[in-house]
Amino acid sequence: MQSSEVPEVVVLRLPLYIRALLQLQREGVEVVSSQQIGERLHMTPAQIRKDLSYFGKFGKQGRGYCLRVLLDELRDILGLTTDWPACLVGVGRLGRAIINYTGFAPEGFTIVAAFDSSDDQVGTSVGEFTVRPMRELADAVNNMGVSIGIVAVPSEQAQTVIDQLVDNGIKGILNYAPIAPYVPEGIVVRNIDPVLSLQSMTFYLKDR
Amino acid sequence: MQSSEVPEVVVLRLPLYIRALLQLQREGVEVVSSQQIGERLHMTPAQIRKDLSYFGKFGKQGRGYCLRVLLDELRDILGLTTDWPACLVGVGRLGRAIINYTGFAPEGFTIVAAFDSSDDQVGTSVGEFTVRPMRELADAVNNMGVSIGIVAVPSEQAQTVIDQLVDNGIKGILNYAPIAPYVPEGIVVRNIDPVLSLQSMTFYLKDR
DNA sequence: CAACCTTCGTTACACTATTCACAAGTGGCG
DNA sequence: CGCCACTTGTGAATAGTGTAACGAAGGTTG
Repeated sequence: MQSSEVPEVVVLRLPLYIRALLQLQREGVEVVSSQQIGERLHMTPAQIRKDLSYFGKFGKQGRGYCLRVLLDELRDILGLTTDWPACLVGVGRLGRAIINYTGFAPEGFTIVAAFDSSDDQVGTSVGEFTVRPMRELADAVNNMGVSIGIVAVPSEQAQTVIDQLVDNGIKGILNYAPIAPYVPEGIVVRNIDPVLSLQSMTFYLKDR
Repeated sequence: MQSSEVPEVVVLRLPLYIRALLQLQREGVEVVSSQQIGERLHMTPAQIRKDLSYFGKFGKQGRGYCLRVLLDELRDILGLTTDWPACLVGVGRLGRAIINYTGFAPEGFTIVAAFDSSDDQVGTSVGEFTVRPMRELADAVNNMGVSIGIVAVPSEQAQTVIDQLVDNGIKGILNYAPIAPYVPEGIVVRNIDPVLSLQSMTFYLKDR
């Protein structure tokens, strides 16, 4: 259960397992084997069992896993039993798209405040939010329980914005800007960058 | 230069190097060391040199790399010297955001057609596009040189849409739907899923 | 032009990750 | 009630990645 002993690759896969289990649950499955999960995700059953073994024993030999139990365990391991309020920084085109994205809320990630560093944007309304100035960040962290910041500003401003987020106590950053941000030890960053994905894809497409 | 001998992790990093080089170029740098690139990306210089060594020798001992040359080489390796027209499938909220996203075109990825499987959407206009029915996919592939498909449909339809793309000759898929799609050998898939990123992030945030 | 500083490309090694293989346990069925 | 088919959890084997270290070479400076 010690984070430091669990390889990060393993942690990155756990959400996939949750996803597969939800799918199977919708199909009425109640007991599930590593084999079945593996089929959904195109992974070997051994890897799934190995990954789970970092956290405990959840299955029954000869039978498999009680889907309900495994799902709950995984959610607990990942800290998904509570909601995670998040704040958005940057309400340009991308930021607006993120606010309107319906995929976050059902998973417990709710955007509760929107900020922007540009004075033009501050005070305007975007969706249900009134855009707030960066200096009010501390309020979101202290009074709204926000520990995740979503960064959707132009790349030139991204590092500055991320510094501000960190200074104000944000612990996790979902970064949509195309940079490799510097953050101090202990801050978790996840980068979303479809262009990088495309650029590595073309390597495999180029000569045919 | 043989794709099969180059580990995929290495290919995934090459776009990062391009990005760092572009940054340095904007700052007027003309000769660059693996050390400098490493600083930008928070990586060890050794890793960068090792990665590059899979493709050839691009540097000068004691000096570093001519930025211009290295950049061109990397673009060539990744097949980024030509444009890559792409088609979008799904013009819901997410699809519309993708059409309006300004990050693709400057990197040579241009959306040239928009499709949707729902009759309600077909024929409507989205941005500069008139939404086309799935059965016209072959036209995009054959007459517009499209080999990349961007999938932005609800998860229930995603596998079907991906099958259709593959059947029509699409070779690379940028998938925004929260599934692990099945594709035949030789088709390249990249998944974009911010929820997965958040779900693995909370593991590290949960107890503090 | 020699001493020195720099940095590449590469090989050897340490570390991580994945797969294999099997003992141990489960439940169903004849 | 014993056999059989199944599936877990895990230690050992294999495969894959990242890092350190070093020889070779470029450039600079006194």
